Amino acid sequence: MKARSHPLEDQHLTEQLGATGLRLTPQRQQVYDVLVQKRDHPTAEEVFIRAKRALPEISHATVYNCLDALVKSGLARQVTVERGATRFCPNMAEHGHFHCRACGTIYDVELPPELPGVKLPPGFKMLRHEVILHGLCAECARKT
Amino acid sequence: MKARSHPLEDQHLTEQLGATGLRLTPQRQQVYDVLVQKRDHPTAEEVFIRAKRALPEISHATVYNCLDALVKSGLARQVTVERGATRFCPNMAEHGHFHCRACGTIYDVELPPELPGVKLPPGFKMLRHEVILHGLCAECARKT
DNA sequence: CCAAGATTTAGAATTATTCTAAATCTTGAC
DNA sequence: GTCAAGATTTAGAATAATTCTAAATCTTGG
Repeated sequence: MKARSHPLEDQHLTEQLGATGLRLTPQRQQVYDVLVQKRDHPTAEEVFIRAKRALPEISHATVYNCLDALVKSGLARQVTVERGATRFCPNMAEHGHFHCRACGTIYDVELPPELPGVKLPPGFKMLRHEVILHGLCAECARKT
Repeated sequence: MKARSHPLEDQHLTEQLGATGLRLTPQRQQVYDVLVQKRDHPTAEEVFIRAKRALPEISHATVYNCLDALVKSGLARQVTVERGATRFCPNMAEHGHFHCRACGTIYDVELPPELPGVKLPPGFKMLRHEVILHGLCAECARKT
């Protein structure tokens, strides 16, 4: 596994992290790369395993720290579709997640541009929203 | 804490559980009561503590089993707004959850009747959906 | 009453995450 | 460049959340 180098992406990472008061480190870069290279919503543990291929010294705690740093900086999202390990997603565009209850796979799904008028109690400030769909993917639906 | 008795509710529980091949037991009834008595989206641990007031012998594993039984039978919903313990909600009406990132409180919020046209890949079957809003509740927004 | 199966229980085991303290790296002041 | 301050990483311990296990208990139909 070769270390990668994408100047434009690095600049983006540096900027986003910097805006949160954080630096771009090899570990954070690698963790981000892992997310981007295979967008299958891995758990922290899976990110750890994949990141180790390029950075064998990386530790568990660092992966958690890096993932938190990426989330805080708006470079990745946490996805919690069910009980169990949190998953991570580098797709920051507006989208929802479809969770197949049979095989467990999580798919990004397109959402209509606006979450239609949700009535919040007065004074409440919404910062972001998350839409999770549960069901069966095509393959698992066929098997039923 | 007195054991409660609501014949109509019991019938509902018996029917819903029965349809899933499960029985209504004192433990399941009590766990359900805990959810209904204080609809603050407690964790399994909190349910355990509250259920113990009426059933001091109840065990951890039983609370998890009961909660799973209720969820499977359509009597309660799991709510996972963030990393950490799953929460439970006996409100089966269509609604979303607002999570205050400052105080952690989860509020039920009204949703428009229809989740507007989500485009799923062909063959995918949606069974349910979950909308989670993150932000600041009125009180925490004021303090900022 | 009895056997089969469902349910509960205590506690062990596992999984997921966070914490801790020491080592290493990076940066800005000089 | 050198140095101190602060940020980051590390291994491993600790904690939190959940699941598993095997034995005991309950429930039901025959």
